[in-house]
Amino acid sequence: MRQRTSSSAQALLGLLTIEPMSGYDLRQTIEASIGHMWNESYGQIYPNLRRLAAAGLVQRKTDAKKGKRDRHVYSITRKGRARLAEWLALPAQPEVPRNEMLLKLFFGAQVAPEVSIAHVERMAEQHRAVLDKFKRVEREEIDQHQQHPDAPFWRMAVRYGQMEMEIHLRWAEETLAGLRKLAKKKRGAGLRA
Amino acid sequence: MRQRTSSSAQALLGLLTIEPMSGYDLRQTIEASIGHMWNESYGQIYPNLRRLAAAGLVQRKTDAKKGKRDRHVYSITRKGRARLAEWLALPAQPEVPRNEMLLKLFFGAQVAPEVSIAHVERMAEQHRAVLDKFKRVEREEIDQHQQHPDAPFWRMAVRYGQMEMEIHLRWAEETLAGLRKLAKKKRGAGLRA
DNA sequence: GGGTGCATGTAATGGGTTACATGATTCT
DNA sequence: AGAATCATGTAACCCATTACATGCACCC
Repeated sequence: MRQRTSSSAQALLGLLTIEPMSGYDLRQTIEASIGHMWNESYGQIYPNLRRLAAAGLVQRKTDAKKGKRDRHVYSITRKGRARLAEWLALPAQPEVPRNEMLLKLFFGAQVAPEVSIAHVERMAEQHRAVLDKFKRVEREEIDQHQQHPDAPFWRMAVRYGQMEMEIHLRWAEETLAGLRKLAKKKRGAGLRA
Repeated sequence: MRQRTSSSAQALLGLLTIEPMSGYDLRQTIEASIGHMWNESYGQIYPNLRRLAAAGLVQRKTDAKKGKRDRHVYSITRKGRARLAEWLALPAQPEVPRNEMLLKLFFGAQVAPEVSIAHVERMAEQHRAVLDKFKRVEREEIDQHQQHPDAPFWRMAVRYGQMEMEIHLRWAEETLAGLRKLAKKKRGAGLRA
């Protein structure tokens, strides 16, 4: 048997320990809270929920509201909790790095410095927005649930993201300064030529 | 027609601006230099080189050494350079986050604190090794080629990795302290119970 | 003789996103 | 009337890793 490398199903299982949710809710929760460390699309969520239900790791209840479309709410079973705990104990496999922005900067000598500057500026803008979101999440989602047993772990995870974004922004500043110096030098050389 | 979102081919094109290389060389170079920001397996490299050659973006030369197996050395063409420059100008698409270690920490309340501690320690160990590698790369690959037009960009990219690893290590320290405190508290509660 | 490194490639498999299909309700 | 949001799901496609196949040279 081949080892399953995917953690999509386990991520869903984990989220369902917080509270029972529908596929739609799961997507919403991911976007709002763990979007920066984990992503999951509907095309993964729905089939996985079906499989989890078939394996008895989650239980599906159909919430029929008159007029409205049926909602399928899933809750984790004891068996599901056990499976989750097993997976949690396994060492995490490291991410495969695929940072397109860095790669483009790496080949920056092939294009005008302005191109690289634009890449770094765009990235800084995005990361500034993400940092703001983290701060909001910490205030609104975590500080609100001080007594919740999950809260300390949520805070640690968010802190990771915050620190990372802050250092990226520092790097961006440094790098932009360097790139602008390079651009000036190049313009000077161009005029002299 | 559907737009190709993959940047694998362009990454190879970029590497071939440094010098002509074989598929094997490319893999080796990736591992040694840009492995932390980009990864590419043989299963991607060889088919992509074939396609690039068919499109006239690279040129293949067979290097037949007597006795030894043939080496296929690829060099980038002017057309290839033009294509690379086009791609470099395009905004980079952000990474899809999939940090399994963070995800597991996020669900840390479901398991003993020791499990989370082990995750963070393992990660710190790995990142310490990567940081060392970055420092080595900076010394051995970049400082050696001061006058190379690519050098400033290489340095910026490596610096990104260094800063990131350093901040992760700082986070790991902080987090381990927090986790150990949690573990102690939990043991205390367990004894009282 | 067997392991390791150089070297090229393909096939199987799996993982994941995007686009599509459907449809009700609510807001503008 | 039409856009946005809630809501569920499937199919097509693409991307990427892994395992496998092959084979020479060199060293122990």
